[in-house]
Amino acid sequence: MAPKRKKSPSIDPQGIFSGMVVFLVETGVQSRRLQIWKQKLVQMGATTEERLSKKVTHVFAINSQALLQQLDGQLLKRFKPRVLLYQWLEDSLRSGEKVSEDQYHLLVDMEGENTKDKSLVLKLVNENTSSADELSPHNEKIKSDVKKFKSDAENKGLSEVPNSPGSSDSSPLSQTLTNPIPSSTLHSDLSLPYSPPDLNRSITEIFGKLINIYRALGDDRRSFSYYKAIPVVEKLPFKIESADQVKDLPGIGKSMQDHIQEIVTTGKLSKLEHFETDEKVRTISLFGEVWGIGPATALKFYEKGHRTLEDLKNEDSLTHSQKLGLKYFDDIKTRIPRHEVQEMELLLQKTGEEILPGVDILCGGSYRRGKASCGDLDIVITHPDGKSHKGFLTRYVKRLKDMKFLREDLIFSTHSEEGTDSGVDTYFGLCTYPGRELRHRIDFKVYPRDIYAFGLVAWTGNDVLNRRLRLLAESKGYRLDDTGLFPATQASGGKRGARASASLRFDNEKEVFDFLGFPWLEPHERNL
DNA sequence: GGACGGTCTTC
DNA sequence: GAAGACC
DNA sequence: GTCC
Repeated sequence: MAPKRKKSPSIDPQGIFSGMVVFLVETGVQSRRLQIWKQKLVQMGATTEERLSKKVTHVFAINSQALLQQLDGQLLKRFKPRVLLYQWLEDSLRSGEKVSEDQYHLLVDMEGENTKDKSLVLKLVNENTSSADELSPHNEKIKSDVKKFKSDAENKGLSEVPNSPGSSDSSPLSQTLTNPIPSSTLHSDLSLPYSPPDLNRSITEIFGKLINIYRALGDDRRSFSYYKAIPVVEKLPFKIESADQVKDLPGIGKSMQDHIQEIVTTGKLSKLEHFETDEKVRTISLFGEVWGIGPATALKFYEKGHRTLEDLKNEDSLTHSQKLGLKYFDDIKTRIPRHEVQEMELLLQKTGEEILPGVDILCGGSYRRGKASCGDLDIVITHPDGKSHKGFLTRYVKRLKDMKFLREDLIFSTHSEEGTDSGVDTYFGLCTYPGRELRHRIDFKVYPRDIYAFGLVAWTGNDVLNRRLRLLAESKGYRLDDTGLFPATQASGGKRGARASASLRFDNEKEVFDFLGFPWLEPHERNL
């Protein structure tokens, strides 16, 4: 079934900038900033003009020098727009309403000097990095879920020193799916971390715990509701002091308001405290960490009287996969340093090339998102010609087993081999870093290019931004999955092989950012 | 009060 | 075909 | 849990 897309971008015609027609002087402004401003203006009701005309009500510039460099003074005189410093925008955005323009008028005496101190302005601009707001509070229905909101180790192991996943702009997929750049591009350019305000962490932290708990209990729906609420709360530019301030936000209903109210007044959430001290909840959560054991089975074991992982080992109803999950429980939990993932990716690419020249093999997931360490390997495979991926996975897996890279299987299914069928081949298993016995989880997915239009692979290396990015994608009816792929559509609908809409295909990350209206960040700009 | 994913394994 | 689990 |  073709994807239902469309839906206007999240624009609020009644937003605070409603009615403004804006011309932005680009001189002296980082293009990223500019994008953010432009986007915010549009989202909050303004329209932007590419050239100065009589329609224009406001002109923004960083200083008068820049202004005159780009605009003819005569035109300004003729059209008489209000000429303001960008700082007005920033301050308005921060306060959530239009601030008085008084302080921000950019006086232009035709000679070009100006009262404001340029360096000061720049400094102010640098300071405020309240980032793009993607969503206005109403609008858009969420059309599809983001599954896999695993808040696994990625969230716990906060020690993120993300590297910059690299990506070149103009490359077709085959090149986009190349290796992340080594860590050298970092700290190239100064300060100005693109750091969104994060003023409500007390709330999002608690919600994060609830996500895990509800998921362990098998209540994925509820869990997902909290998952969705986090980026909404997270992007607020102010510290919440009362539930009133969130009552109209998307994804925040009655219960969430109550929770927020309790958190901001007492600093904690009794509901969470109860969960955390409940033996049953704790035990089920623990059992659920074993690969292959989910909420239902965990509960069953709990009711049978099992309380520890040792107890579980004596359980005779375990499946093969569950036994493996138990046996390698500690191994699997061990995180893999980034550089090792990189080496393994290289090895996998090399091996793949030997079997099928031209094949695209890439490590996605948290590695691609620039994490300093990864919980597992998430390997994405495709082939540029759209056909020769068929049958590849079987040979590939065999080869990797021969060389003792792959050790144990968890799931292995192939759909691409049977002629007309163009499903997704999947392999889940355990692998080892060469010369070591420690098991790591590894997934392979082979995507026929026509079914999955590929999106970005790197995300941003910054969790807060990533959540927003995903939320944004979702608000437009798309799904951005954990591996970093953008499935164009579901390959389902009765018969696999139904052709996906080709309307959604991105050849590089920038296209995806643009498509979503997310400000483009160079790789080195993505880290906090 | 129903929807909120797609796919594979196991029963 | 339903339940359970995983991404 | 939220949205419709």
